[in-house]
Amino acid sequence: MKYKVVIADDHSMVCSAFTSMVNNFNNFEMLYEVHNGKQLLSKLRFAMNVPDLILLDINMPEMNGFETLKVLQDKHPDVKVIGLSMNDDEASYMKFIKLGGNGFVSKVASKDDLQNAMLSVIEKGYFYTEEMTNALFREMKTPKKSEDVLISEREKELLQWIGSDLTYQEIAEKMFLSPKTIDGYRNALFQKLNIKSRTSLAMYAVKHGYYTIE
Amino acid sequence: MKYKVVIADDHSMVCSAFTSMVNNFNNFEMLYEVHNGKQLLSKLRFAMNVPDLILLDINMPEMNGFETLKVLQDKHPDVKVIGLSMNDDEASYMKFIKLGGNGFVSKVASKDDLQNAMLSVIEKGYFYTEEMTNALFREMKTPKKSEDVLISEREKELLQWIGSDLTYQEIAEKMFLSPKTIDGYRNALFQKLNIKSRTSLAMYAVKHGYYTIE
DNA sequence: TCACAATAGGGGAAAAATCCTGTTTTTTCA
DNA sequence: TGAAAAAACAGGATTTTTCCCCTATTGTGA
Repeated sequence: MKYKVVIADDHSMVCSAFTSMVNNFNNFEMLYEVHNGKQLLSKLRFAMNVPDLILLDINMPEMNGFETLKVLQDKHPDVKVIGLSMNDDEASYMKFIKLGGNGFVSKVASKDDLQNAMLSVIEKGYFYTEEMTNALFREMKTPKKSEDVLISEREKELLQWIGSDLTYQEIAEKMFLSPKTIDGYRNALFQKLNIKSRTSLAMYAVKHGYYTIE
Repeated sequence: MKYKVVIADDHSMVCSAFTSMVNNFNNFEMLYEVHNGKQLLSKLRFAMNVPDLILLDINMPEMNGFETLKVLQDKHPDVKVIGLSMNDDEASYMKFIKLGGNGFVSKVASKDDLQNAMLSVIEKGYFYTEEMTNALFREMKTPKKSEDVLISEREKELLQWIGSDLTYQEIAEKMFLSPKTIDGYRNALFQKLNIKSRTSLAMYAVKHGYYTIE
């Protein structure tokens, strides 16, 4: 009996490619592919679609990896989740792990790394690289304050527009709000994230999967 | 006899995944994987490493797809090349085709699309989607002189700061230039890239590797 | 000599950002 | 359940930054 796996990644070619790869692993088989968080959650409504393990890209449109993970924790706490990311920056995997992800693998890691991660997650319930463990310990010792940046739904919506070259005025129209309200969200984000320009906000949005370049 | 394929993509997991996928195709086999243009070119110095077809990601460190393609045209004009990209924007595939690439496939395309593209390139020497053909015709009719996106060294330097939350004034200080000069570079970039806001410029910088988030 | 890249200035309009203030829902919880 | 707190929403006024026109001076290389 093979473990059932699902992949969520917006690039369908990357999905198929992962499917072929995973199907070559001894103990795993790919159940199906989805291209964003929403699709995943709607598939999971049927018990037969619930896998043992989900490979979850964190940069997806519609519903990114973090948001999806939050819902998964709630609705399918028994399903293991491994985060996938193009850029293996510390902030991403720390966030993913803190949200309860079982493991995290950068796409620059090797095929074997993935298989090890998958086995480890299935058998032990987690997979952390040494680097991640170190980062976790480091953070334990230095009880970093703030962090837990809570971004409201409306603010997230703004983040989905922030990387475009629409003005705030135009974004306000898209969101059916007054420019003044957008002003407020922006200022709230500036304060929460401790930054002071739209450009930085756009960078944040990209990094955390709210805005996808092209 | 199967056609020999090579993949160049900086994400080694994506590479392995593509390998598994391509090896499942009837008429193709993956010869090896490389992670940037330089690696590819050095492998190709040995005749036994020369494939029939190269899958070339255009976003790579060290030596990106465009630069690599230029060299390939010169050294291995008989090897077919299909461009791969995360983002299937017109500018990218037009540039790739104009540089002499045999085909271009977005990673959001399907597995079958890739196989078709590969077969078409091997058999007919090219693969263009309807969209690309249209764009080519459109450009023929409107002899757009745009493209030639040649970014000067100084402009590239600016791109390395553009994603920060420094103001242009502050960037000018960092670069030991007058703010007015920065103004000029920015305007030049706006025109060359056909965009109109710092935010978009920052997105461009990230997308093309001039600015790295965190 | 001609062109063109790099540099930089003036002036002004538009957008972004920073202070205020206020109303209306929604949530919370004693 | 009813009052208080927290959010979502929006306006005014102002300053700073961005963006868009111009023009002009160097130096360099075909």
